[in-house]
Amino acid sequence: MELNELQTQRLTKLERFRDRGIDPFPPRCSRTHTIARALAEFDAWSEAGTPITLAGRIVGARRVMGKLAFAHITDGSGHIQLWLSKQELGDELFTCFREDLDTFDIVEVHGTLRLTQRGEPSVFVRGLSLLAKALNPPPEKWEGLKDVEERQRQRYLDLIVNEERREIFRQRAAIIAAMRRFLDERGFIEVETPVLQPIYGGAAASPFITHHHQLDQDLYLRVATELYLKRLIVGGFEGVYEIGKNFRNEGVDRLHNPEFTAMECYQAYADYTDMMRLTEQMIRTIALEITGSTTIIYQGHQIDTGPDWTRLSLVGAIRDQTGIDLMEATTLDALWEAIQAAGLKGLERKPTWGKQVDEVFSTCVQPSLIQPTLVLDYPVELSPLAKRKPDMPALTERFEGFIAGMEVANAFTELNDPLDQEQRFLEQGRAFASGDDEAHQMDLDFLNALRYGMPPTGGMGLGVDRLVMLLTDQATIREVMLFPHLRSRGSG
RNA sequence: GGGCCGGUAGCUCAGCGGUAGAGCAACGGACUUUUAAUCCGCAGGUCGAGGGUUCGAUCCCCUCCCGGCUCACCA
Repeated sequence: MELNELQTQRLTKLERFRDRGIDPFPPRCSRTHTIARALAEFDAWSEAGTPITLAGRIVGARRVMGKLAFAHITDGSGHIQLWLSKQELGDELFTCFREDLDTFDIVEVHGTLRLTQRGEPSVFVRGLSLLAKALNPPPEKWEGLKDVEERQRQRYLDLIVNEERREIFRQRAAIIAAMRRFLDERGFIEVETPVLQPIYGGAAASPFITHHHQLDQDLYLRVATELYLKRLIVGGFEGVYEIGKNFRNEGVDRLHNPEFTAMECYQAYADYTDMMRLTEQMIRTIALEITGSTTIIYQGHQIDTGPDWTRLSLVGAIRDQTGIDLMEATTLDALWEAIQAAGLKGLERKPTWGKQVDEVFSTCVQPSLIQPTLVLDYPVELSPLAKRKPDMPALTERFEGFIAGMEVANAFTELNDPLDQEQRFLEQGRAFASGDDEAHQMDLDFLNALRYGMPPTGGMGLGVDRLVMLLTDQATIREVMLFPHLRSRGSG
C-alpha cells in the first residue's frame, strides 16, 4: 500500500511509541465513565475533584500554546474538551501529546473535571495514553467530507465526521424497533424464511442468480418473502411477519437499491380493509414515536399521518386525472387509443395492458399523491397473488400506499384459491414466454400448500428504507443505507 | 441505456493552450485559558485513465473508468 506524506508522518509517530516500549494499539483501556455521564455529573464531580478516566477520539483542532493545550475527544455518547497543562502533565506526556498524537487518534485521559475560564466543561488532564493510532488523516475541519461518493464508499469516515449521519442510522434502528414492537403487540410472530430460493416469487422483479456447488443447483436470491410467509399461514400461524433484505436485479436510482429492506406481514382471517387500518396505524405510531408528532416534514412537504389516509380507486384516480376509463379501455389497443385521444404526453407504449395502466398511473397520478393516500383495486393482470373483487373480477382487492409521491406499502386480500392461483401462474408463464422477464414462475409447492386450505388472509408489505427516508427527511435511499451499492472502483 | 454536469494536494475548491494555485489539515518555530486560537516559516500533485491535435495539453478532440442530477426501464 502506497502511503502519502501525511500517512507516512503518522506511521513515523506510531513507531516512536514502539521505540519507547509503548504499544500503540493496547488491548484494553481503563475507562471509568462515558463522556455523557461525566457531563451529566459535571457540577458534583468537578467540585469534589472526583478522578475519572475517559476515552475517545481526538476530533477537531489540537490547540497547543506553548505550555498549555486544548483539544476535544468524542466517544459514542458525546464530546468533551481536554485541558492539558505542561506543568500538570509533565514534560514527557505534554511533549508526547504535542508531537506524537494527532487528530483522530483514540486516547484515554485521566484527570478531574474543571470549568475553563471561558466556561467550557473540560477534563483537566493528569494522565494520557494512546489507545489506537490513526494512520489516515482526517478530512478538512470545516468543510468536512462532502463528496457524496467518498461519503458512501468510506461510510465509517462519514460517520466519524458527520454526526448527523450517525443520528439518521440511530433513527433507522429506532424505526425498525418500533415496527417490531407494533407487530409484536398485535400478536404477529417474527419469522425467518429462505433468502436462497429454488424458485423466486412474490413480486414482479428480476432476480439475482447464484449457484450451490455441491448440489449443482442454481438458486435465486429472494425478491420477496411473500410466498414463504403465506405457507406459514397455511401452517396455522395466525399472524407472521419478516423484516429482511430483498434483492432485485434492476435499476439503481434515488428510490431503488439492488438490496433493500422490506417488512411483510400476513394476518389470517383478515382482508385488505384490515390491512388498510394496520398500515395507517403502523405508520402513524412509528412517526409519533420517532419524531414526537404524527406530522412530518419531507423535502419541504408537510405530511400528516394522523388522519385516515385518503382512499382513491385506481380506476377512479386515472379517470379523474386523464379522463380515461379503464373499464371501457379494456385492451392494450383500446387503452393506447384512449391515451392518444386524451393527448397525454411523455407516455410510451407498453407490451401489455397491465403495464400500460401502470405507466399511466405512475406518470399522471402518483406524483400528486403527497399526503398519505391508499390507491385501491388494481387490475388482476398486475396482481397475480391477490384475490379478485367479487363484484368486479377484473380487479383485485389490493391497495398501495403512497406518501410524498413514493410507494411505501403494497397490500391485498391474499389469493387463497389454488385453482385460480394456478391459472394466474400459467398466465404469468405466458407473459414470461412473450418477453416479460419479471413475470412470476410457477411455484408448484406453493400451490400444493394452498391445496391444503389457507384461511382468508390479508397481507401487507412495506419498504423500510423508504419509510426511513420519510421520517428522517432524506432525499435518496442511499443516505438511509449504511453501505449502499456502489460500482467497484477500477484502476481507471 | 439517453441527456446535462463533474473527477485538480489528505479534505474543500479555484485555474481551462505557455513552469500547478488557495484555504484548512500537516511539518518546523514562538506562545500558560483556547473555542475556526494567533503569528512567522516550510513542504505537499501521474490535474480520473489511455490515445490524438499542437513547438507545447490540467485546459482542445476521441475512447474508456467513476460519480451527481435527470429522463427511460423498474416497485
